[in-house]
Amino acid sequence: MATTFDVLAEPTRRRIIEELGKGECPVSTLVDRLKMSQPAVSKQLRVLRESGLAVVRREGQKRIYRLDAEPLKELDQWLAPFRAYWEPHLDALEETLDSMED
Amino acid sequence: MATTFDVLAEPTRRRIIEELGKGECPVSTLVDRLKMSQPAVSKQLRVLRESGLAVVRREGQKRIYRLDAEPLKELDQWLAPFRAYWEPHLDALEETLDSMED
DNA sequence: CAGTTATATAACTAGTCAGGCATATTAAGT
DNA sequence: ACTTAATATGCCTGACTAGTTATATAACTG
Repeated sequence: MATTFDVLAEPTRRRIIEELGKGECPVSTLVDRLKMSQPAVSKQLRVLRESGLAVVRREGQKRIYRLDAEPLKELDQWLAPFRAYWEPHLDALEETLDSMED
Repeated sequence: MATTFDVLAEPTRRRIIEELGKGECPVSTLVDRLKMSQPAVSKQLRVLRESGLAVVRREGQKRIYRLDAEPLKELDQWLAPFRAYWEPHLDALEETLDSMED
């Protein structure tokens, strides 16, 4: 099973994620926008599904794909410790935020 | 040239990045910690160098590697729009932050 | 200089994977 | 039932790549 890192390494999959980020849509729309063969798109959609980044639902003969960004959290968390490198002020900021939570 | 996404897709390279995140160190230390062959480590270090995620300096016969997290910014920026999915309150929070900047 | 240490590079191999085409599946329309 | 539309799957091929072994490079040591 592909990790979120693996999934994002593929440019086509990133494109699809970006498109789904704009809103759910059927496969055909993605095929149009990406200007790729339908099987190629369906193949990447499968990867996205299996990695939890996309969910499908049927609607007539169409399959509507929707983004599930939850797995990106993992990536975000991995990234968190390094954020301090380019945003040295972040720590102080986050503390402020935490204290504001309620 | 490998993108930051490509670089992070490789578990070994993530490990190296994490290790370098703790502080700069020579190749031999990485070889020890990762329990991998020296050429394997050197090869990944080359990828990290060429993608801008690591910088080297000589120190005697040793090569000291240091993390340059700057390219991770790119990834962070790509991720930013999706953050709203799992942190719906983030927008409001960021506005608050922006207004506090000074 | 000879030997040793630290690291890089080259050549090879085995595994993976994206996209192409052909085909299967499933649903709608007539 | 037959045809068309929408999507998925299977097979193939070419490209890429991680790690291995062997070798090269470069710097210290005596």
